[in-house]
Amino acid sequence: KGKLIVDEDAKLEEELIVRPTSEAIIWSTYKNWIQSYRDLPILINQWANVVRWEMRTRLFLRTTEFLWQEGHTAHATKDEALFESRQMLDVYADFVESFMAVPVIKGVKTANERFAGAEDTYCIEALMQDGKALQAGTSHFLGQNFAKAFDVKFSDKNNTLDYVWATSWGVSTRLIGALIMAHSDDDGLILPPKIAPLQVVIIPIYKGDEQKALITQKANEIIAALKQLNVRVKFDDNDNARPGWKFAEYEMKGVPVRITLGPKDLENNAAEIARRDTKEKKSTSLDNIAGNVFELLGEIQINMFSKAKAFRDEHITEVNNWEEFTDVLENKTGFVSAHWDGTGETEEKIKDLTKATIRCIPFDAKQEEGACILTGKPSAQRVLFAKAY
RNA sequence: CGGGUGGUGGCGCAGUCCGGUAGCGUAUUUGCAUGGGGUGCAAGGGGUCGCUGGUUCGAAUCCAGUCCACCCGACCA
Repeated sequence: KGKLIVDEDAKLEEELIVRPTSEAIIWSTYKNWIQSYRDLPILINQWANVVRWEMRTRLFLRTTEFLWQEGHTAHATKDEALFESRQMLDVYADFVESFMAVPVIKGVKTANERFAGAEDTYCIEALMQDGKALQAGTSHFLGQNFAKAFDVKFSDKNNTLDYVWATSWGVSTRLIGALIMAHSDDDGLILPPKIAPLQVVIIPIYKGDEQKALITQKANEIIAALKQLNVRVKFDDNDNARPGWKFAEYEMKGVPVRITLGPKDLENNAAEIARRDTKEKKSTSLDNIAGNVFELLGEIQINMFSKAKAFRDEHITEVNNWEEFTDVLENKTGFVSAHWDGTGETEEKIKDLTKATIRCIPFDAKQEEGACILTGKPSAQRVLFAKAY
């Protein structure tokens, strides 16, 4: 009595327990915590599993249940909240670009795509190798909307009451999908060194215990030197798998650098170094091999980003009419930079006709007079369209 | 919910149209060789053909029903 009863017909095979949307929890709590300007600013960060009742799921990118990180802040002034929301977008962008080696475009969402309750929704948009866009992170400037909805007021220095200013922002395990889809090739994963759990693998090649002992000794020296440089390294002397099998296995797992060490190498005081990103192999002297590998890891990190950025930049196409627009979407794919009349109706119509949505209005879009590709009405700047996940 | 495709050794598939004692690759087991790119040769083991019923001397195959999975769409701040 007075409790919820599960609808037997709607009962799931695997039951889920759902909570209210985060804002409801956070803001009803903030109401109790915030009285004075001295309580501000306030920031709560949490990692939580959330559920979206998607009719159609997609591994890593759109799953029913996923893990995400979300932050909620409250501020005394509008400027401070605005600054916070832009700062967090930069934090996400920096992480995705510098660590994941995935280039992103920073921008603002259109009203249609904006988070319900936000004044502005900012986003970072990445491009996958199949030409589809992926929203990799988001940050909202919430204005005073949630403060008003949950009645969260504070006294300023003059003892006058006002609603607080808010932001929220988040990224999710979708980033794992972005990492996989931005870099991998037909041989498997390619992980950027900065986030690769294993950065270097050493594969011995030998016949008999005598050779094995010699190679193991040399491998241990290399490992010690690499560890001095904080490189994450593994020596795979598993006798059940052959060298060729190991090569393929670690390539599939995306280990950035492989060092192969065999009798021929020892004779020449050398080792074979193979990099995963380009698949190049070359014989390198054992003198200062750890230092050289350390440098190579840095080079791979930069190369992966450059390669992804070159691909992304080649797939931003400026178009000036409807024919070009649909042609690029169908054949070339990627982002399409086009003029738009600024109305939600036009945006919706374009989506119905092409499945492409406005991914964002880039922060760095230059002001430029033009005509909307669909309606021909005047436009002040180009926006980025794409088919998205 | 609508449209499409499919369910056959662990995994990936052929066989189904045209009924006749279930096959290939891979994995696995054993032995020998091999070991610098997912080893080679030889010999083994492993299958209620999604499920139920029907037709037939005989069904993976034909018929009816049913369950499940995947893809496309609706959905997706």
